[in-house]
Amino acid sequence: MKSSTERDAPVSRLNQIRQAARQHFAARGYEAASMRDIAAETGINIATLYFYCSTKEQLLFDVLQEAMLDLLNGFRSTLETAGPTWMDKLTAAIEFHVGFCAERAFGTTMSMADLHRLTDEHQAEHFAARDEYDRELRAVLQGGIDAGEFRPLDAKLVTFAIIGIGLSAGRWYRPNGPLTPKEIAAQYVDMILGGLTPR
Amino acid sequence: MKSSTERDAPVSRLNQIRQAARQHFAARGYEAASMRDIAAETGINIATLYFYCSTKEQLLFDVLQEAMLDLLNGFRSTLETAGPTWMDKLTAAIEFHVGFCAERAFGTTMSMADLHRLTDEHQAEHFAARDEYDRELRAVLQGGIDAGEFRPLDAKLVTFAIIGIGLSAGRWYRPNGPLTPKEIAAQYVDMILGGLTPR
DNA sequence: GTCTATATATCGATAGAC
DNA sequence: GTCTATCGATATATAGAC
Repeated sequence: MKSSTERDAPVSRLNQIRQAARQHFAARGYEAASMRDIAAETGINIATLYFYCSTKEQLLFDVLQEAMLDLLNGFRSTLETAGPTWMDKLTAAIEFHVGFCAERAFGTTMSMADLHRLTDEHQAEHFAARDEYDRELRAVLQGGIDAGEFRPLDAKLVTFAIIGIGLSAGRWYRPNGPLTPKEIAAQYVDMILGGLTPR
Repeated sequence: MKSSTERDAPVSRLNQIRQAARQHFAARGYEAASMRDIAAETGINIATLYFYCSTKEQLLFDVLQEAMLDLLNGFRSTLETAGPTWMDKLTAAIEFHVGFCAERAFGTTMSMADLHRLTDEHQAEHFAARDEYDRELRAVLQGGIDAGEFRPLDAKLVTFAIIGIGLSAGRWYRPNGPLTPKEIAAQYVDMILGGLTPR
């Protein structure tokens, strides 16, 4: 069985195209990135590009959904191997989220405007996956609050804050910067759990 | 003397145009928003639109910079009226930032891709203002850390986190939602200062 | 599978009448 | 100031030869 997220997948023409699409969509935005640019980056003619992709919108959806599902599956794997306490789980979740956003900027730097270029059906499917991620992260927070491990803050707002911190990191993080994704994530775990006020 | 940010400014044609531009740029993104759409929203012909605006890029810069300067000036006013301690100042800063992002989504929801459509000169001017805002917010955090009022976290990372939380709120906040911008800001002040772990 | 050539639409921007 | 009409460039997407 094959899947588009397989690690040792061959560098097929379609994978090359999607890689080029990710780069151009993230850097220029969906509208400004032309199919000619994506074809040129792949090293093929635009007509050849259309032999592999039905439409530009479908190409956007494919690369977006691939990133979204990698995020969701990675999150679930992370929780499975985390420690037993809610603090263990949340720590692992924040580390994963920030690390994912930093290392794979695409999919986390897409603007809402670009998401609205998807067809209604594709938009619904994408937001369904995104909402599921929100829900599962929020469940960790609510679980910890209910167990008394976390202060009784609004789990929904804290969820959005954590996601927002990750999205933000995906924008300013650079691989050659002074901090690794792991170090950034560790700082944010410390901040979110411990707060700024000394104990 | 007149300025474009004046409260009681008359609803001039130029102000109508900028209002329409803000809506379309924020909702569809810079590239997908056409000058014809903006003209139609204003209720004028596209040729009339060009009587008031030299280019589409200039229109983007004007509305972007207006929002950015309002953010920077509002931040400074907020700090002037805040209490004497660093916690007072940071509390006021977070409240202002989250409130501003929620109430004025435009300028805080623009994607990096759209900012890169600015000319090099306009881009430099916009990023200079943005960096100045980063710097002044960071100075509040560093001041509190140096004074021992805050734990010695990385002031730069915390600054980006606060900004990211605000940007995120600007995306999901809706005026008819269950929480007011003030209530949202209060929750985030509590979270950032106190953390999730009970004392 | 990959190309040249092109159909069709829409874009930003302008000329010129009124 | 506001309009009609249009220019030239570029976009997505396709037809058809090889």
